[in-house]
Amino acid sequence: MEPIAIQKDDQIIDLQTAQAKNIDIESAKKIYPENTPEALEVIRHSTAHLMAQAIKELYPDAKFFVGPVVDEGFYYDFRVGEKIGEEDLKKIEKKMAEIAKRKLPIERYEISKAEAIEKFKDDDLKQEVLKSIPSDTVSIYKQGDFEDLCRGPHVPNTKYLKNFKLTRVAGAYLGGDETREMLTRIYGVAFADKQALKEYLTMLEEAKKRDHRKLGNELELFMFSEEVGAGLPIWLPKGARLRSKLEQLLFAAHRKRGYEPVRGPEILKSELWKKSGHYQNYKENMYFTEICDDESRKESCVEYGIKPMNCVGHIMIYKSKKRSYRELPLKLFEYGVVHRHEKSGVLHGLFRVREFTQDDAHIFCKPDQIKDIVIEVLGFVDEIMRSFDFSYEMEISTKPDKAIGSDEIWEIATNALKEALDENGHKYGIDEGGGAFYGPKIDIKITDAIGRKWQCGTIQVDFNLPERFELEFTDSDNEAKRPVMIHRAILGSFERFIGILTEHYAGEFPFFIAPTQVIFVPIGQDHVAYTKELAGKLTEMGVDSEIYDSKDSLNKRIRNAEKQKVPMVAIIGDKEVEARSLAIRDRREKIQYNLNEEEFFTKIKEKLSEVRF
RNA sequence: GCCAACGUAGCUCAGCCGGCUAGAGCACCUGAUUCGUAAUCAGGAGGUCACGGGUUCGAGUCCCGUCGUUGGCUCCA
Repeated sequence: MEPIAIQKDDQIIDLQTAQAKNIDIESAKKIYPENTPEALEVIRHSTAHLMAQAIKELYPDAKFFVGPVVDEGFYYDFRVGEKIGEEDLKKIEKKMAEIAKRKLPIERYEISKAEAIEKFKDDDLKQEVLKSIPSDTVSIYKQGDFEDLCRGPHVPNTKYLKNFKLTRVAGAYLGGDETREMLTRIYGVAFADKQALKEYLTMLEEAKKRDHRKLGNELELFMFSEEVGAGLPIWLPKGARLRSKLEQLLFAAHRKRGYEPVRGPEILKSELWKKSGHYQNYKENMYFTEICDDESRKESCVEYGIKPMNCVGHIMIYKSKKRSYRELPLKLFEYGVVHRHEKSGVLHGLFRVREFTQDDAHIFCKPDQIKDIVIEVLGFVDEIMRSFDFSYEMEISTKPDKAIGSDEIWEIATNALKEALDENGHKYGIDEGGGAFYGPKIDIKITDAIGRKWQCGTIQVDFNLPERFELEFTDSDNEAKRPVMIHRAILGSFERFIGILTEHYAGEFPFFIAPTQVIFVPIGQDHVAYTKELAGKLTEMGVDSEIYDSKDSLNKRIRNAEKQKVPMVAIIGDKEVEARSLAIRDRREKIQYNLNEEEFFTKIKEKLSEVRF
């Protein structure tokens, strides 16, 4: 096998560059066309160029912007006169395969930036790319009569580019800037061999099967309605059962940790949103309504904002009486229903909606308590994530452009978060400028079944709102002092979290939250009475069960029960009624066994106690 | 919001290049069957083809607008 590139000091250098710069290939670490991260980077980058070449041959007027490698594949942004749809991908793929077969050598040469500006003077997109390059010389890669401005690295010949697939067409703003023109973007994947490509495509198919929108429909968990409006989920009985179990477990977990349940109103006067800063900073995402005492008098009208966050209500609760340092930290929590006017294009099943319920809490504390509180919350998060077998990572977000509060205040808050993470030995990333407008935050990102990352939990330090609302407590020295506020959510929202849970478990929820935990299938009518007796006992234990006693055949009913992906199906016939026992099909353990009544209820209790947050 | 695609029965989907009364499977209803571990048989009912407008002798099919959905971009729990 011939190498396609070499690696030196963690840098991938292609053979063309190595030759030009007289780097000794023999003594270097070689990269072969295999499915290693380094080789895939080279292959994918070159496949992006191959795609650009194919597009250029099919659409001669096409102009190209950038074509980088991303997770799993690559994309290229370009502009053409005509519309490109999914249909056209096949055509482009075919052309790519044809070009690859020409076995074109991929050559590299360097020119000065000034020469490049002259060379591409008729190409405004290339000028755009050149603007962002700081160095004086640029490299050009050439294959056949196609050439492109590129840093590399690339494979030496198009013959290495055989195992690719174009996956989707999309629009993308030039440079990611919403105010600029929208280019066409085509995404593709590429691998070193056929097998890896096939495995990847199979994985995508598998992922589709566990899509929470599909499963939500099949398992009757939730629905959306065009008549109701986009992004407004409707919870069906089974989804509501699941959600309610989650709510109850989490409620107890909060009480155990000293949180006080509270409840704020859904709409608050706009004046208050002006005081909090939401009116100035978050208005485009808020819904408003006007309430008039007397329709004929405009001055009797008051504008109200539907809450997009719960903090203001909790602040009012804090302010309801004079607070002592002895009360701090004061932890208020609420399953807060919030409304946010998200742009129509971003809505996505339960993952992104316009009305959702946060497991929200605000902790009012003294500045010197921040670190301990954050450490405690991190522990809470970890227990919940482990209960659901989730992996997650954390990221600190710092001051954004649009923010209230001084740099100094931001620095104090940001450092407190970092210290808490450091002290607990947590690894974390940093998202510069990614904070909320009122303070820095730690985001907890769950990795879902398909490897996508979702922001769920969040811990945000806030020095600003206490300032704006003039919050105080009387300290031990009898001085009035300002508390710090910590916003935090662990699931983030029930909607998103349940969407992620559904995909994570592919609809096979663990017993303690499954919408239906047991389905009874009586073989004949004579066995129904006994199943009703058992189901009644389960209801008393807080366990949801259903009895499949329709006129359908036994096989049909067992099939339907299994399709519901419930943890346990219990078949009841003459033998079971007589012995007061159950024949269990355990979907989670994938076995069948018989239990007597006592053993059954013991098993149920065991399964229920598998989780405690 | 922007780019692209899509919207036919409760669900999954056929319906050609515009041409007779818009089809299937599942689900639902009725009848027969009463069954030991993943689909019993027969019959029936269900659609203003998302909504509104236009082109045409004629529109599910072509065009425009609106709503919604999907994949991205920007944004975000």
